[in-house]
Amino acid sequence: MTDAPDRPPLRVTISDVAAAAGVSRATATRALKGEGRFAEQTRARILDISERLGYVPNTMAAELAAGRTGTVGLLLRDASNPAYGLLFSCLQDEANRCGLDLVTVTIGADSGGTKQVTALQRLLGMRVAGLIVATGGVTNAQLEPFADQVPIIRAGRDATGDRVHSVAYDEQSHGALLAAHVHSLGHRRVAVLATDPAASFPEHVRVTAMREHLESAGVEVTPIAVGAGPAEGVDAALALASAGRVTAVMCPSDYRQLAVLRAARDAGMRVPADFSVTGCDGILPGADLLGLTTVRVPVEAVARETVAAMQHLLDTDSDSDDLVRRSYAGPLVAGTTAAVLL
Amino acid sequence: MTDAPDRPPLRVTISDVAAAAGVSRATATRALKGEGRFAEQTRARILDISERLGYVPNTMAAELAAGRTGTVGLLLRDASNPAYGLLFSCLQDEANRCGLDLVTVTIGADSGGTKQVTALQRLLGMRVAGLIVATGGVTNAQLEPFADQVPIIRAGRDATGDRVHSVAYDEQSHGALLAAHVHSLGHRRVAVLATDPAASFPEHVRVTAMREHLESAGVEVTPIAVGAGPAEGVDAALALASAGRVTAVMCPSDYRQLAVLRAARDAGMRVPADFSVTGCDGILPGADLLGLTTVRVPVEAVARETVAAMQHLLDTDSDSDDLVRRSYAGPLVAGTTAAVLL
DNA sequence: CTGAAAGCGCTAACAG
DNA sequence: CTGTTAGCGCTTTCAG
Repeated sequence: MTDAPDRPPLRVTISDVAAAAGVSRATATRALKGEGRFAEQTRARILDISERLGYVPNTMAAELAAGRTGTVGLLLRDASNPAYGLLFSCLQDEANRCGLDLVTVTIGADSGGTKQVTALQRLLGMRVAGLIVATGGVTNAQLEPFADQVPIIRAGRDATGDRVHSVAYDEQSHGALLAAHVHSLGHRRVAVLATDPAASFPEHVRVTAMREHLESAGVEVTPIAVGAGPAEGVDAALALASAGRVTAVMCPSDYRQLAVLRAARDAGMRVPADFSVTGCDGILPGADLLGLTTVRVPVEAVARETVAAMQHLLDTDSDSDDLVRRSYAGPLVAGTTAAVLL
Repeated sequence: MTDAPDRPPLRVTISDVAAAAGVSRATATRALKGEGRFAEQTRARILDISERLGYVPNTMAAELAAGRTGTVGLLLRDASNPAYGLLFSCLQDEANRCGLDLVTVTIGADSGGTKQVTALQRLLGMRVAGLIVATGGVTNAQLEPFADQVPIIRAGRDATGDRVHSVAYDEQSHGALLAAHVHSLGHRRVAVLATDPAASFPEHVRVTAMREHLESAGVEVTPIAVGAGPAEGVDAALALASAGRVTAVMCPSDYRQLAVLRAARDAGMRVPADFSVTGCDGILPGADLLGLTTVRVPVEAVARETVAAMQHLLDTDSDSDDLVRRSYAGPLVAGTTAAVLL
């Protein structure tokens, strides 16, 4: 034996605590969680001992034995994007305001679909009580099979089918809001960065709404097809603008708006003097200083409602038939990157 | 083949799979994880059945039985701050590049110290194989007691003592780098937003380094004591600048730099014409467009080394005596908010 | 190659 | 009020 005899065992179990206190494991359990009946004095002693021993209850064993889990899982997208980072943060805040324990598993943005499934499995394997999905990387079809084992809520984007709940951003309104603004500024020839639905579905929805709104208002729209790369289509947009073919460039995200702004600066073009630009998100710290014209996505509201809905679903004994399907639109932020057409 | 006769049981266990395949649980286990010896044919059948049944292994039971955990816990700070969001993201990427499973627990920025401990307990309760701590909210003293049960690495800031490892930002260099830049620009009267160590220790370290460097170079430093609020001290700084008492304002974070920039704009003062401003972080998307003068914190390097170190600690059988204690400095980003003094 | 049996650490009825 | 007795779902020797 090379170990010091008086150092507490590497892993203190409830048996150790019970033994040291001269009671049975059951009593220790009850005292530790303050449930059931027990003598206040025994309890104090047990609490004291457990603390002295550095006892940390083994969650796995506890939940396995109890047959239920006190945590809800959060499947998250890459948090380097401030919009997701904020959503994450708000979700977490809401959750521990409501007394829900959240465990998060993320999948890097670059990973293929397989990784996302792995992450899903990991959460389900933990037998979480509920699941919040805040990533587009996992499809509704992949979620569907588990929807009757555990309540699943998609946060930030719509779900399809009738088993997976959702509390989403109203991206359609966002697109329309932006389009209305640009139109009201007098622009009649507009370029739109049209994201491929496979690259980013939310962006696609925004763009579609923009185009529809614009076109129905008689604006001439020039779509520029783009994929996931944030700088894609920027050159094309700039070319159109410098040729005078369009007076505004609408981007489906603030990241792309930044890219356009950057390119414009490098090309010596002035915004909004030479052409107007819009984006979408409004989360970037410093967006105000840049004067970004955008829509401020209602992260807080979505986070709040997601957690509230989860709590409701968890409380409701059986899966009642109310499918949660809400959506929220954020306000337009009229910045200085889009101006009245002279 | 008979399509699922009924809906599969709410919770498919390995016994269900074994029964359906006409084998014992032990065989099912082995086949599922491809370890041990078994007939390739049995295996195929078991795999097939488990898939058809929608079997998801119960992680808690598995790890409880196996006595070991395959996941490392990540204790995270509020991710609404892009710097932490990016660290989170990079850590996650690194981890699943290295085949480590990460589960994350976060504590809202507003929560008191109690919540942080709860989160710690939750992770320890899961019996994670290792722990990465990326928040200042939990002290070294709180970590210390668990350090010989599980390897603990602090990411982003220094650890003290000799049990907790750390892979940190070299905030001292960051401060010095910035100070040297401001000095080289010719500034000789500088205001510094001096963060209280209790509000943010990293900021405090940066500031201290700035002051030391500046003062030893003969620069007249005017410290402005600030707490956690991002806008604190901004008015005082502006007053000093507009009175001509200082020619530059150094902030210990880009958030504060933004606040100063905002205030300057509102007050009709121009940066850098009227006075120079610096920050620190360099993570903000769009920092380049704003021309922020800052240091780009080496998030990627820290994430990489943290995960590498964790992997090493996990592989090393016993706790060898090598305490990981590394730190990295990022490059200066000379923006347009700080200019040569005319 | 596969089955039987013994737990992992904890909780949840029941008895005492 | 407290101890006893079964397991939770899975892994893992150790026989067969």
